[in-house]
Amino acid sequence: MATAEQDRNISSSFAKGLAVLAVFDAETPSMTLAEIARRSGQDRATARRGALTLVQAGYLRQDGRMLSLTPRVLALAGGFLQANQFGRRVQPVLNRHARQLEIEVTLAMLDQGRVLLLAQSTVEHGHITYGFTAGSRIPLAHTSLGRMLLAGLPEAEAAKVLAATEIPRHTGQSLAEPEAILERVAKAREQGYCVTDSEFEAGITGYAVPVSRPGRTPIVAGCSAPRGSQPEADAERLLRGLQLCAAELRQAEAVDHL
Amino acid sequence: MATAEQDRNISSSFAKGLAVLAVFDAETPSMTLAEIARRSGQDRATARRGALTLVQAGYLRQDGRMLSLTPRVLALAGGFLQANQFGRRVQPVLNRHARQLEIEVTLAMLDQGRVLLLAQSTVEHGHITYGFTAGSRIPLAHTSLGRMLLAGLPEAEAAKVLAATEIPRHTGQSLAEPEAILERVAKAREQGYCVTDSEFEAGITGYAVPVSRPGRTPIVAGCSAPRGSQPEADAERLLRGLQLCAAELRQAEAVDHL
DNA sequence: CTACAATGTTCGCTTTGCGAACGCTGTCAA
DNA sequence: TTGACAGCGTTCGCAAAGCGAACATTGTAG
Repeated sequence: MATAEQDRNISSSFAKGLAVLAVFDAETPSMTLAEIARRSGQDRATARRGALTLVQAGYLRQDGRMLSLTPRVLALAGGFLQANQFGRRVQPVLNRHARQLEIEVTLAMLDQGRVLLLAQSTVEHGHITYGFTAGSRIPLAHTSLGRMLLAGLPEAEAAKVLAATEIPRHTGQSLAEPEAILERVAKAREQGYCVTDSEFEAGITGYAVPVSRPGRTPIVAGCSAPRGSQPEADAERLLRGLQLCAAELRQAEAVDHL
Repeated sequence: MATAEQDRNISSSFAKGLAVLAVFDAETPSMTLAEIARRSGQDRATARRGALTLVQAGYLRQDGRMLSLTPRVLALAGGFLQANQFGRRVQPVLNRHARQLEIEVTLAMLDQGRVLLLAQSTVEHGHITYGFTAGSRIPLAHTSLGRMLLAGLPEAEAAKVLAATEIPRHTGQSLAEPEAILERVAKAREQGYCVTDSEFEAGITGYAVPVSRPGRTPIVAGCSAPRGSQPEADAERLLRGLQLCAAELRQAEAVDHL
């Protein structure tokens, strides 16, 4: 029999079902069965069973032929957040620094070739809101968070991760060549911080610093703001604030075992 | 064969796997296989396959014999939060009112006999932090949020939900009798708000008001604070603030299709 | 050191769920 | 109007996936 070697310890039906759950993201909040099947690379019948099971378990809702996530998925994340004491150890620190800097501060890590936002402060101030929350995923190549995360990996691995990522063009200033991006990553690694300008959103500058200790799974903190009249002064002030925030998180051992 | 009727549209392996994922909550952040099996009511072998599949998919991490959630579960919640524009429509409103009231404001709904926190303001105030975040689940019977949620259900259904819930005793002042609790729920329904004192945490008073329109899935907003020197004045101020917050969320249609 | 209890892992037998095939619904051209 | 077609949701026979009793392994008490 030339059937592909199959691990008896893994439940393939379960894995396929999880893939169905995972296709729901920001771009496609509600989908038909056929769309789910296409996105998850499964047969329509398989996707259907997975989706119906999720409906029965209460994680999906069915409106006519459209399927969408229910709030119950939050409970899954809640388990993680409470287990790691995010509410006590992480969020208050982010909030305090955000208030002081008058800017939103975000904590992030790598996940499957994207930047996964772990937590975010929300300072109430007249500034723009990007609509991202904990659990949002943003591109790797053209954000300061993403490049700082890559800088936390060994050079070879960073290159590999980047190579496995598509590099879309968000703005006219987005770097297109992997080599150019890796150069910025190397620079970030040397400097211990990363600044990106207008590569993801035009006119917006992003700042990021490492939080995790070297060698560990990279975790970074960052923020972003419209480019002001004194770019250098802004950068210095914000990076200094982020460094303080990162140091405090490190000292509290808030992110050591992620 | 007298086997129980089995729906061919539902994947039982997938459902069992989901149950494994769902047992990870705040009280038990990391568990052994046997513990997972016990909690999910499954055979150890079945729980093992589910857990190993989750490890392979990156949702669980295995440290020796302990299993715990990885940050990837946040991405699942992120899909929901982004789809419903929580970052843009809900969070800023909560933050603004929280800042004004100088207290944390929480948005919540019912989920399986518990109160599921949907969002929480992240304001830097001098006060205590309870460590709850979006996705946290708290008891139904002895919190103002829970009682206000029950008040949003038809009376018969509220009684049914409460009957299906265990009523632990958190403090000496926790009401023990379902009838007494339902009385408070009825009062909350009449008044349009709910205040609870010292029934969940001693010395802490909780406040809640409805957000969803009558008849819809109940959604409520609430806050909690140590009992001050002027309970009536505090209550009036906070409830007024919560009502404004709720009205704003209603007008923005931020929570209509949950 | 032995007995015991509790946990993790294997493998034969049964059940589940895969996917080709089907029917249904909307769309376009003749 | 009618026919051909494309895309969708749903069914069912058969292969393979996974259930759980049994076994192996680890931890604990006497």
